Amino acid sequence: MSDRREHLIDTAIDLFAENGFHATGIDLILDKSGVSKKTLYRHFRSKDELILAALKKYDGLFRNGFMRQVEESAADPHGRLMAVFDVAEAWFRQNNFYGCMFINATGEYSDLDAPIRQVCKDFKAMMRQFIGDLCRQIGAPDPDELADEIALLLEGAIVTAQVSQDRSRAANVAKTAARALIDRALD
Amino acid sequence: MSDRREHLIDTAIDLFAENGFHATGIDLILDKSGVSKKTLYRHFRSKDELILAALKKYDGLFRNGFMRQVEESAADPHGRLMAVFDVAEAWFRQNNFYGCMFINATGEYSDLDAPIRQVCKDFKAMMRQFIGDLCRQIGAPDPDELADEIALLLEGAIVTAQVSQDRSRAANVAKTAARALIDRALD
DNA sequence: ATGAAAGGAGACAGATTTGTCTCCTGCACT
DNA sequence: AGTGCAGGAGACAAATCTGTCTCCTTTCAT
Repeated sequence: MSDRREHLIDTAIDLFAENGFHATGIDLILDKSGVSKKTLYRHFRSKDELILAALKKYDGLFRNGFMRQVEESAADPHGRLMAVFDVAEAWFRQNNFYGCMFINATGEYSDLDAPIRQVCKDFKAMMRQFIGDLCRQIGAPDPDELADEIALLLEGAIVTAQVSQDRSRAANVAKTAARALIDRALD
Repeated sequence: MSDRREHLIDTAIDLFAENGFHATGIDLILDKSGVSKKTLYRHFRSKDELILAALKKYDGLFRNGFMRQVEESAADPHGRLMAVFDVAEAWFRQNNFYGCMFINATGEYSDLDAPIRQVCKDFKAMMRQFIGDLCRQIGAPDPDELADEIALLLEGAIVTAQVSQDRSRAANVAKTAARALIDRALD
């Protein structure tokens, strides 16, 4: 039905990811998507609503893609925890990797109560829970603590890959550290 | 001598940190600082140059403040490595904590060759080296590997404190994990 | 087939952006 | 005293941004 709405959001995701939110003008999104301004404002009340829609759709896309890849990489929970960092490395290596969209969005919107911030927070909570489930499945005595630690390593790898541009080293370091923390937790 | 130049940069640092770079207009910086537009453009060729100057000054300020606090917290290298996360926690708790300015800047400027990106990269390399020196001092067999891991935890704690707004939990988790990684490395 | 809705193209308004320029004030140095 | 420069205030230009509106075309369902 509203094919254009989705295409608009997809284009917005790409441009927001690459150039940021404030720096990406409506007109550029319209030009790249071939959608008219009228159509944009029929579907969204404002640019902020488009940003919110883009973040929410990207949330779903990323989550599904990431989890699916992890689950396809290994069947056992321990292997899946390790696979998290392999999938992350593959993500970092993509030529259109511009860091985590939600971290970047948080940096541009400082109002804690902004809906945009809530979406970012929710995304991170979701990733944290995915890791937490795996930690529970490997029988860690304190799965929440271990999950927090592994989630921290993942976040650190993402920003390090982005800022320091080492791409694959960050993921490998995080993986090694995660393995050590898991071994210690299971010991 | 050029007192106004410094005051301008200090004001810019605060505003860029809180509201981001693209979202912060020149006029706002001028209003808040009480400096005139003419003076700004006598000292800086463009807004980008002001951003660069702000990042460079903040680099120095943060580096000195952070390292000094760490060194005042403990005399031995092991204690200082732990103190890194205590100082980080105090930083996160500040009411004007808006995440790492360099991570935020990186999110807004995707061009890898931009001078802004270089400053961000250099800052992270500097922090990484500070941690690396401490790892070498505690006699870690592979200080570079350990330093990478600890640096990852620190980065992860920064973004988690910012995005997930847990403030002090992130720092404590990172500290616990760092201690475990250090113990394992020294074993 | 026909009418309603969706969409394209783009003019337009109003605000805001960066950056330049002019005019004036005040201070410092000789 | 006089000269020169740093700076304040702000007008101004040119571009850009968001959001509205008009006019016309396409599409689709009954």
